[in-house]
Amino acid sequence: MPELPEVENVKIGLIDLGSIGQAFAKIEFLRAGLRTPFPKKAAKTLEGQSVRAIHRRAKYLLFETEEFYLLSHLGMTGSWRSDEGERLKHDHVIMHFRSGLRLVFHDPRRFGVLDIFKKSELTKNKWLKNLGAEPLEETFTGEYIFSKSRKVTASIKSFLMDQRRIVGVGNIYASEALFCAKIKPTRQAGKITRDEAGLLAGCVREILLRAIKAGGSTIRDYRNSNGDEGSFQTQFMVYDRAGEPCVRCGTKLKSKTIVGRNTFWCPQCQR
DNA sequence: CTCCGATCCTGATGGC
DNA sequence: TGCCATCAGGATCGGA
Repeated sequence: MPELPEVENVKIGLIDLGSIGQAFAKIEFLRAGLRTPFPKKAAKTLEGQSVRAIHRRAKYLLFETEEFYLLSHLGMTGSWRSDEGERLKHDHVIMHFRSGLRLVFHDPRRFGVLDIFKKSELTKNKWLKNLGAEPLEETFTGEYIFSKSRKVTASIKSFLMDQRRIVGVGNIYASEALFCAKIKPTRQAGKITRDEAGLLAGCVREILLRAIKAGGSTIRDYRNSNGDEGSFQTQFMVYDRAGEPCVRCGTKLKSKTIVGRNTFWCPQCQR
């Protein structure tokens, strides 16, 4: 479900719900874990700590307290919502705050992750330590893409989705950014020119920013924490549009599986 | 080391 | 209507 724009909107939604300043009463776990076991012991030490800020790093949400970070990854189908009382199938975690606010983590496919660690361990944390550049930060440039890709024989599509190189770009935005940059997704990453890398960096940033503004993309079940759907899916140029005419040139859009993920492009515009 | 397929899990969808 | 295969916004693991 969630790539960078969706996670960014979940973060905004959680802040809108009034999470900042809230003191933890307890964290209730409704099963043993998701992709990994829940940090039940650490959750006890979190009690009494207050949420100072909520950050996004890559596709991870970070709830910052005085001494800890609580890390949440949404996997494919994870979502946070304010608990209005009804218990849904696939609700797995409930954060109880002293004010009475409760946040519920819901995740049918259970690919999500929850972790808690000391603030001093931020750079050592197993989920965060190998992450690449944030595409919305200054360090992410055409030169960064160019230099990091020189020895890569895999496709530019898989390069874009590799979180050790660039974070936050998933299957939708990889196809959209490559269309924007007029680069065929099957191209070998190491053979992208310096000019193309520059174009691609700008496209990744532009697509992600536009998607954030649109509230993310809702294809099936994505909702931000206010229950709102995103609308960027109405602006897709290629994703999920195989067989339809290219908006730029009218050529029939193609699709095929690249490293296990369905990929969409215009065979005429993208080279 | 790099690359890619298999894998985790549930639910929606489409073909027969 | 029912059954089965396929696919889905992610990321890790292990074999080649």
